Amino acid sequence: MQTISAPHVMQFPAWMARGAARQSDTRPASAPNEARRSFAKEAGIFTQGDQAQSYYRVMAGTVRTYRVLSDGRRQIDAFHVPGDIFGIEMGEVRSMSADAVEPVTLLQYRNQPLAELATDDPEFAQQVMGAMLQALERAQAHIMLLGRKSAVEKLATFLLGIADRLSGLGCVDLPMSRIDIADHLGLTIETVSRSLTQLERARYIELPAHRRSIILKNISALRRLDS
Amino acid sequence: MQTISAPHVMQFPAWMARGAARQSDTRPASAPNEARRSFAKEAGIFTQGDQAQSYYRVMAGTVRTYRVLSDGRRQIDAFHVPGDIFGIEMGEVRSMSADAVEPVTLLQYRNQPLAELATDDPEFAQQVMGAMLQALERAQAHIMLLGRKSAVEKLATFLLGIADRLSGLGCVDLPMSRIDIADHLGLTIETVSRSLTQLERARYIELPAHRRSIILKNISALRRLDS
DNA sequence: CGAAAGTTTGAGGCACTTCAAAGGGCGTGG
DNA sequence: CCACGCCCTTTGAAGTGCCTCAAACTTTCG
Repeated sequence: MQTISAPHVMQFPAWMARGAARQSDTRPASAPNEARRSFAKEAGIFTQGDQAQSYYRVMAGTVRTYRVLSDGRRQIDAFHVPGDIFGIEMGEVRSMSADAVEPVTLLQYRNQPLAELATDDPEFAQQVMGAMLQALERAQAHIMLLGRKSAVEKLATFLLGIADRLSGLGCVDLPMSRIDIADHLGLTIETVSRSLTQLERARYIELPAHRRSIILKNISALRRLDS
Repeated sequence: MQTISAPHVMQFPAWMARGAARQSDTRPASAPNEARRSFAKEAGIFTQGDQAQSYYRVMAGTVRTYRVLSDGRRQIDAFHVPGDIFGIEMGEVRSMSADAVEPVTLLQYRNQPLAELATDDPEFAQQVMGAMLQALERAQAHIMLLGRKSAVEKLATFLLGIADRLSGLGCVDLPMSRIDIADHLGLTIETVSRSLTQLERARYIELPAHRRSIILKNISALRRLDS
């Protein structure tokens, strides 16, 4: 049984606090707090360990965010497509890296105290909150995938999800390589390839020649694998 | 290459919207929006599919939140200990279940529009934001664990994390069973047990008789496994 | 057209699972 | 206080899904 002692003080991001000290706070308060930025394919957007001073909304392209262990093992926690917000951090330092899977256009937002944001632009504040909750929900679904699903089930779930977000079910043009998929699903590229072949042989999907687009032939069967 | 079409409209939780319709909104606006609730060991707090009308802060005890696949496979996404906030949902329906690992005391908060909360009690609004970000950060770390770590590494990471949160490093009194640990780490109970034995034989930990407390003997070695 | 990179396929190995049984703790009742 | 039974945990043995290593194939791009 837990002691009934005072609950730990809840941490919260320093930059959210009203009046938190920030460098380069010389911009006029009225200036739009956003900047358009573009990145080439495979370009880094930020890196584990960087100072976290802003977050982003994807306008075009696909971004991957990931962590790397000391020995090089990589885990991609999410792909971000147009409309998604990513890069909000708890601490002052990046816990993740991000880079462009394909050419990307982003809107960059400087971190800003929540109270200020809620006052200045309540609708946008809502969207930011919503983005955080959506990221959390997706992370939780991904935890289920990684912890308890087989390789084929992982692929089925992934294909349904990415198709839905990128193009609507039916056909996807995958922006990412097999390596990226493997590092997202906790598999090796060989297992990704074999599982796709397996889904193709079962007539659940079709793999056209250039290997980057995938046609979902039997969506209800894929959903069944998705449980 | 992505089309540069208008980004998807960002979803956000309906209950956050100012003026969102809510049932039973007859309570006076000034009433404290919190209620103390207690649950017995193994009691359910909410279930996948329920209406999500509130969230909780743990005062005492330990809570697990989890998803279950149609065939019964379970994945515990997190354990929540005193000070933690859990149960904030994106949609109107619970995507997770929660129950008490041991006797639990909670504070229950009704969902409330963000703008209202930010005005009424900005400090608490910060804490809620912080709780969401902390949950996200932990989920991301857990994704790395599930996707890329070996069984022994998973145990090392888990023990360091839970000890730190429950009692400070050195010694933990685990509130949860091996089954819970297995379903959290994406393993079977047998593998959990074998990995603990392995850590014990390496003199990294010690397992006293009653099997529920664990002494961390070699924290730096455990951290090395944690990468 | 040729080189390079990405993907698929094959063979063998290993980490973790599955199935099975034995070994404690703990509470109850004698 | 000890004996009994239940449940949780540990240990063992065999199986398997995914990984590793290796090579062939395909697509892309200079």
